[in-house]
Amino acid sequence: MGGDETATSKAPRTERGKRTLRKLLDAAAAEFGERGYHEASISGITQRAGAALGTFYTYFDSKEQVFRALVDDMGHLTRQHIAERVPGNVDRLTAERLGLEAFIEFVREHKDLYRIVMEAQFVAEDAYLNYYKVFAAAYTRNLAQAAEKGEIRPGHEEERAWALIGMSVFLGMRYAVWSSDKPAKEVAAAAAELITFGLSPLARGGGGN
Amino acid sequence: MGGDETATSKAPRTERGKRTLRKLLDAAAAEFGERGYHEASISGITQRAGAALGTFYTYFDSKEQVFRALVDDMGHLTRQHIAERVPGNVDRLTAERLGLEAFIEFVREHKDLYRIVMEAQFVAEDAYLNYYKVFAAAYTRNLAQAAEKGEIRPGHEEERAWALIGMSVFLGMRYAVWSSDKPAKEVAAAAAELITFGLSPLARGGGGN
DNA sequence: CTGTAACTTGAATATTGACTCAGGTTTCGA
DNA sequence: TCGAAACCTGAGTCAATATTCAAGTTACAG
Repeated sequence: MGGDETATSKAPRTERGKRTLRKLLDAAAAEFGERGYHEASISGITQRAGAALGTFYTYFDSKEQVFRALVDDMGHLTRQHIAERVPGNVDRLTAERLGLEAFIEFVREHKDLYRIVMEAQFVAEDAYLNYYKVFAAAYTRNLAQAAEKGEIRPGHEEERAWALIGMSVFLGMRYAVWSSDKPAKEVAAAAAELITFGLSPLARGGGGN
Repeated sequence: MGGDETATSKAPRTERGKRTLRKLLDAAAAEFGERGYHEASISGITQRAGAALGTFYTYFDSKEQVFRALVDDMGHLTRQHIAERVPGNVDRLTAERLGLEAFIEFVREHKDLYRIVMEAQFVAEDAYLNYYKVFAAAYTRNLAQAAEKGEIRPGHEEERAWALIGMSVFLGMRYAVWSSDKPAKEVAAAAAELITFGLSPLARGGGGN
């Protein structure tokens, strides 16, 4: 559970090596993102990176291993990006809105990597599971804390966490991966309103009957 | 948009042929469901079906074609199952709860096929897109109608539709595909409560401040 | 019964692409 | 400057498997 690099005896030892590794990682992200895991080829990756085929195996043990590395990377990047955009001291409902907004923007800027995360479900299921379990656990905790403070109604934290993650993921897929037609702010606002008040006509100053 | 079989000159013409086709479809669902598209092999399918390798190509043009056939099939089955469990005359919020409940149950009974739908995103993106677009369109329409009747607050129907689908999908994944620990009813109830009232502590008779 | 269309069979073909390896080239500390 | 460690190269190996096909077998209309 630490933060090791995926342990290999393959870490680069010189500047040149570091540069090459980085080129390969970027190339792999592009190749996997564009063509999907199985269509992607190692030779495609090395061509993009401007390296020879064999060089790949200087830094990675297998095709699957790079893929996993990219999934883990994406987890860190996502959490980091969201954390940066969501101040620690706002209430939960505001945090939800800002978080979703940040998430959609992030996906838009990293479509390739995001596609990789989604495909991980079928290529490296445990990495995928882990990716979302970490999110779900954090989410569940945040909801429970917010409930204690009276910022939200308590109960069903786990189910809510998964439901909210599902919302984010699908809104991300629809409004970031497939099309960026609507501003992230707008989509996030609509979702936040749903999350906050639900669909009930009685909510808010809601009228009669 | 009709209900054609996936047009082939390959439809069976005798009873024996029909039986074989069915065996192959069932075997394909199992093989793809268990091993995923790329790990699955035609010979695996024909072995499960108790048929010779070449027989497969009597009924299908390619591996991808069976896969697509299964995705389409799943769309029909899902909609049908949900429609059966959700009476036409209940209000929207009740329909949401019953629909989600039916969906989770359905996924539990068809894990294989459901996995196939999810994987379609990477194998047959257009089939996948179509699967969800049909859902989203129907959903958007239902929400708009409910809004007109005053059953829910109006606005943002499309975003809401995708958000709600995302909820269902992730709850299905977590509580049906990955584990069936909690009863579908319970999960559906928790989600329905979220959808209806949101997280706001002010909703319902909800207390002060 | 009989002929033929429908169906079945599984060995053979063809392609693809992950991974290896033996032989260079570059880097960098001493 | 020198040499060993690090790094790079890309042709070749090898296994996997989607798809084809020519030779049977079965169903069934007439």
